Amino acid sequence: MEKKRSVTGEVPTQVKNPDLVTQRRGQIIEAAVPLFVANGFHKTTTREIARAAGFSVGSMYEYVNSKEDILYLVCLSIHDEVERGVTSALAKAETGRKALVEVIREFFMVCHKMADQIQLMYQVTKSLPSQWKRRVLENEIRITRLVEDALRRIAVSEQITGMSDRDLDLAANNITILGHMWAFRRWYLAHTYSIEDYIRLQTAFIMAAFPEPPPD
Amino acid sequence: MEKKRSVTGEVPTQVKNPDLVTQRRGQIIEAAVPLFVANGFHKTTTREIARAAGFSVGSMYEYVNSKEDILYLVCLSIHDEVERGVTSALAKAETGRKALVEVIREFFMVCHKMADQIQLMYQVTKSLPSQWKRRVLENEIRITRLVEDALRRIAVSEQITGMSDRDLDLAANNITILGHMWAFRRWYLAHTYSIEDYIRLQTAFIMAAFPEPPPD
DNA sequence: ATTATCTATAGATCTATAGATAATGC
DNA sequence: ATTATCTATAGATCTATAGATAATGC
Repeated sequence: MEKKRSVTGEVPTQVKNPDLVTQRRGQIIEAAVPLFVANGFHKTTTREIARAAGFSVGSMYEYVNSKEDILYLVCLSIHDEVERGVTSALAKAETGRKALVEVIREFFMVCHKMADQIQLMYQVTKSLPSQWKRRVLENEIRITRLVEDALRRIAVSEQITGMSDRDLDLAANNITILGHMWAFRRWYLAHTYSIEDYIRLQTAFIMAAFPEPPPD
Repeated sequence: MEKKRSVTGEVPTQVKNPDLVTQRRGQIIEAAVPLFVANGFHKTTTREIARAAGFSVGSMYEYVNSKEDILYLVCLSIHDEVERGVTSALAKAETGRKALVEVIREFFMVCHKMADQIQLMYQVTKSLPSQWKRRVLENEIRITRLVEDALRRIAVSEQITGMSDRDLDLAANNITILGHMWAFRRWYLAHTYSIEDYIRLQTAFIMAAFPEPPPD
């Protein structure tokens, strides 16, 4: 069982008991995600979310101040789960080019597992109030940076000298987006590729950009 | 001046005069795009679109049957413009690896010019009625295939033998998505890269996946 | 006569809250 | 007494259309 982290993001609440806030917001998020995925944010009503969460609209509004608050909590929760997936993948510290291949695989598997949620993020970020949009985009950068840090460690240990900081930054963004691409182009790609095919072929594509180290 | 193509996509209308339909729908599209870009599809009202287009709500509904019709027309129009940009780029038929570099540049410049619209597409496709969503996704494939065909011609002429059909398909998708990435990650990338930097670095990244031809 | 346009609004939402009720803990 | 929950609805939309008016062409 995974430990549920509190994903509150400084959203105000009327309720005093913080554990209860965490629990109820967890219910709200779990109820909202499949509804947003199925019907989109705007076509999902607050009544539907409350019902799916198992309490009344009135109660739900004790835990959030607006429908956009719910969206923000959902975005935080998704990023939190992606980030945990990536972090745990990076913890399996192998070394050398093999490590890079492994990072790509693990990240792509996270994207595969969370494809619906990743696709949702692309659709809804726009609808967030501006200060929360900013936070969500910062989280997006932070996740990319996890990948970048992994690349950098590998580049150093492998003495891959051809890559500047910018090259590494861009490569991290590319790996991230090619993972996301599986999420939002599944409807097409899945006709031709299994996720295993996809990982294999994309790994080859990406690795070509990392020059082999000079022979000793 | 560009010739305006009729982008009607089989949307029914009450109005008999087809030229008038083309013209008025053009006005609707031009009015709707900036509103959707600024405020999103759902927060834009039909009144706002009608006002910006220069006629009444009642009149507008003679040319479309629903707000979703407007969204569909907007999507068709955006794809049409992207497709024309790509087609005209491919018409400058150079040969060899230089041609591939040129295709990438031209495609990325189209993405740069249409960044707002491309980002919009990612947000709204979900909100289309299902039969029109299908059409829009087919257009998306068709554009990717234009890039793929260019890759294939170049691969053949350059005797790049290491690339299978699938490799070419995937490479075309990758080029497409890396162009789109500029559109939806500008807010971050533009801090570090100008569009020229971006094109140069991404071109290097992509070209690495295309092995040099064997020496004669 | 036919076609295109307009005004005014029916009808159908949906979010968020006010005020009442139940549960909890001192 | 305090905290959490519920029911019922105020208030504010917004889409789409009905029916009236203006413009066009025979």
